[in-house]
Amino acid sequence: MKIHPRPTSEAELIQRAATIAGYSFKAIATHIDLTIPNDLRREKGWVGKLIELYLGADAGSKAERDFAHLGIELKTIPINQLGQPLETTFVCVAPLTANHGITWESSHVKYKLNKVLWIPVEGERDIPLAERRVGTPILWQPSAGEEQQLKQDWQELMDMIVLGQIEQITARQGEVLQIRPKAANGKALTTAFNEYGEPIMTRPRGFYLKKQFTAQILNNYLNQVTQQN
DNA sequence: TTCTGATCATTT
DNA sequence: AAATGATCAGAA
Repeated sequence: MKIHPRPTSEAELIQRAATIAGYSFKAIATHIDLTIPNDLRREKGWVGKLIELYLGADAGSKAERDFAHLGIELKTIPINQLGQPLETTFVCVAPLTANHGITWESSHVKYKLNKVLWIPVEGERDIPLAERRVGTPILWQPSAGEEQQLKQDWQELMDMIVLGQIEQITARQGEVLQIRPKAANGKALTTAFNEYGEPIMTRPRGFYLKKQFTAQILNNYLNQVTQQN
């Protein structure tokens, strides 16, 4: 497995991402000498790792952005043939304890989403993994309106957590941001608090962007491109 | 067919 | 256990 050097500038990162647009996973995996699984059932993060390695993201599972020195978070997003997202997008773990005094401004969600390099990838399961292709990269920063939507959902969900209503939170809540389980399995437990302030054990949760929201991001980009022509 | 809740691999 | 990378798959 070959490791690429990390890009030294935003322009270099985008340039490098643009060079793999249109290429298959097989071509990229061959280039960095990474073996391709038959499917993603047992390696759900494989595509993310593939793109990370190629683009030279900071390796490992640190609680940092992928390109910390550039302030950029990398996200691959599986899309169908119409360019629509097939999955929600994980943002970060939801803080179930030690969350008093956290504001939207100081939240991990805002930090992570400050600047994102989206890499659309073909994700339909009838396409063999090796044949799926990478799309055009999109560097995104939330607009004022998008940030307002995120902030509103975040506030509503965090209020429930702080009030000890974690077990009442459902993925149906939130216009653009939702909370769902995020764990190795159902046996993984972490501490939270109930409505009486008593500690309880519950499944770890994560913040996810709903598909409708990421679809808008991708779509806005398409509109920009078509307006230039 | 869509979406929520569950799950997989790896590293620290 | 918690963080990284996410998608799977049964229920609705």
